[in-house]
Amino acid sequence: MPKQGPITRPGVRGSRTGRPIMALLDLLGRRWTLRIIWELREGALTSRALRTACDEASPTILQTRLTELREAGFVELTEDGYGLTALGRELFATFTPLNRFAERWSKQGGS
Amino acid sequence: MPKQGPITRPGVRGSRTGRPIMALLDLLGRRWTLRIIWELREGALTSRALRTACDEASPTILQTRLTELREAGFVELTEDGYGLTALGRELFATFTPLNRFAERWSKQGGS
DNA sequence: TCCCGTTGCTACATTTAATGTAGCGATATG
DNA sequence: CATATCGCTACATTAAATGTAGCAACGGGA
Repeated sequence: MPKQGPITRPGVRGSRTGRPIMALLDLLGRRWTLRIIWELREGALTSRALRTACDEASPTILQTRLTELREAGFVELTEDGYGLTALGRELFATFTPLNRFAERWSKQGGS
Repeated sequence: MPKQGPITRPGVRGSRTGRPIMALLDLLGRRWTLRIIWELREGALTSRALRTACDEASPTILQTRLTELREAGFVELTEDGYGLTALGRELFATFTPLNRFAERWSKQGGS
């Protein structure tokens, strides 16, 4: 369904430069991707639990994103449901400064 | 145009919990947002230069994202064009580990 | 003044992505 | 065999993004 193939391959939007960060920003910039990684931070969730956690996002798009994230190696389907791989946990770890930044940001009135 | 109001306010998708990180993930998860911040990292760009840097993304959506980013306090319009604010540069700084991660990720073949 | 070129920005028709609802086949439990 | 859940998909509707064109405003030259 995505017109673009697997991540890190040619054709991924924004990655024509060959810079991996572009492919990553492209993947993370798709709707619900960041949220999914965030919601899986504390452990695996079933597809339906994940849907609940993600504010009842449509199963269609969640499935699409989960497939992309699995292809990218960030998420895996275990017997406990969907969970972050070791790589996915590394990725999540890079969000930590983002989280602290968000706290500061909200307190100084971004808008 | 965005049916949701300014960021950090009620109604922003994914931020009903009141956690700032949700509002931030929502904003950053919109198409081209991450890319724009990335492209402005080395200095201000005119709207058209930014468009070129962003792979000729449509001016409509760039304008929408720039407005959102200005409302969020990450981007400002100076006489040199669009540039990151001090806050925007702080946000970009949190991407640094992401960049290093992207390099590792691409070398181990995510897909 | 007139002509260019550039700026930021907008209109609008088309295409693509996401939503919402329903339900499939498979597996497990009673 | 009836229920209930799992991961996942179909499909019609709605929302978002694209692509192309062009606006008004400003700033030089000639």
